[in-house]
Amino acid sequence: MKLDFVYISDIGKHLGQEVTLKGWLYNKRSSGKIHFLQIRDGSGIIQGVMVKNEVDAKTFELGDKVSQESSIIVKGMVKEDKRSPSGYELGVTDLQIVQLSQDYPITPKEHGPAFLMEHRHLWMRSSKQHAILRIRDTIEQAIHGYLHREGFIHTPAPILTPTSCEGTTTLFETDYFGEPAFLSQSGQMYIEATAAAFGKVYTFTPAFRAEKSKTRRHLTELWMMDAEASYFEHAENMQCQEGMICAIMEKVLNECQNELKTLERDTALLEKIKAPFPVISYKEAVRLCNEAGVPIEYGEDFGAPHDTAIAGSFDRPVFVDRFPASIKSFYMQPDPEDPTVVLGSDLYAPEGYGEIIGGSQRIHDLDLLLKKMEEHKVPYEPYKWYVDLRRYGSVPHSGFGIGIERTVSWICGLQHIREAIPFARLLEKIYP
RNA sequence: UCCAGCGUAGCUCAAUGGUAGAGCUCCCGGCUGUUAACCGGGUUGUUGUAGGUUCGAGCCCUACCGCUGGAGCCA
Repeated sequence: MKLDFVYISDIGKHLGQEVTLKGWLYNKRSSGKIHFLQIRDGSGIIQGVMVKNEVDAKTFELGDKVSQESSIIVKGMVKEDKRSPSGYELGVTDLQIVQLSQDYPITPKEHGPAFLMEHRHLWMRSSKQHAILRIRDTIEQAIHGYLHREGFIHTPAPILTPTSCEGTTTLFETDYFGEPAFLSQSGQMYIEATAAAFGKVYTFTPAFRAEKSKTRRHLTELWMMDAEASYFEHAENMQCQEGMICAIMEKVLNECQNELKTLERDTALLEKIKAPFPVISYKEAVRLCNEAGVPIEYGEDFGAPHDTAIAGSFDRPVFVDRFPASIKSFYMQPDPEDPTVVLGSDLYAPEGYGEIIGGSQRIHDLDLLLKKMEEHKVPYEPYKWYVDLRRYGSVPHSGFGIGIERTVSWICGLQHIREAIPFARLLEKIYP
């Protein structure tokens, strides 16, 4: 595609040439006869230098008048400059204001989180927020790339569902032509069906949780990537998760050094994320928590302090394996060596970022599934189609789901998950 | 839902129960290498809302609203 302007990310290809940039004024400093214009165009930021006796008076006056976040079209010579963080600078020869921005609310000084979230539509232009969302994109591309290389195909799962996939958590209810419908919490069960058709599949879906969770780790609308593979057993499932995390980390470290630098992220911690990841059993994790002074009884699920205690013992993600069947979903395959535990694992990110992946081998035996559904009081009728998968060519199969925002939070080193998604949906907050 | 903290200028915050302030934004002026530029000057208030105590309330009390963090639940 041929454009009449260039992007800042490509500026190095135009050294010594006069180019046109189309973007916005990020910030400005002025010293009487020189204006320093920080120009951003979404692909990057570059400093434009406008010298009074090198442009006509009208242009120089515009340079004085142009305000923060005004949309602008700038012409200039691309120069190398050691003082510039990117190595390049633009000797401005012409400036055109597309629209003059007035009283831009987000100033270069400090703001509180409530104010920034209220202006999220503008906040995402700021360099740190911009860096986070670019890293998010790279993470998503890494997942698509890894899974396709491994032979998975993308099969979408529905968002409007007639019933809950896992009855435990609260769902958002909506009206579907007079019948109740629910916003999906996971595409997992649907891709068990597509896995039986295509072998290896995955889906990116938003997941909705109407839980009254109000912490830095919870959203009511979050993105999940669920993968499912026919004939994969538990060990192969974990190997796939490990490979995917390593692929994500490799791509981010290769392609997002500038963004990580903007975020002041300690990349040495990320470089340690290499296979093999440690695997401990739920039982060992319980013992580890108690030894670390965070008491927990066998048979209880882990809370936030337990996550931290477990993950804090390792410098890379750790699998906690073989949870008690009583605290996990009905569809998880019991361990043949100890049927009180399931072939299901959670992957905990380091540095206290908590659980990012949950995965398991699924029950493929018809009678066992029906028995477990009865035990967990799961109604048959809405899940008839799901049971059908065990009637017509059932095979052992496994899958996992990764929480995208938690992964982004971890890799970016964020204090709060709300920054990991362009428009966070939080408890009782839906603006903007 | 529960626990804790907070609510003062557009923003970030000060102000022993006794005249409501600073920095930044913004506006004017100065400056040919600035990096959240700097220097000088200027504009900006129903102190979240309602009630109460008091000679006097931004400050104390009650209720409500909102925000922030956390718990439970969860990815």
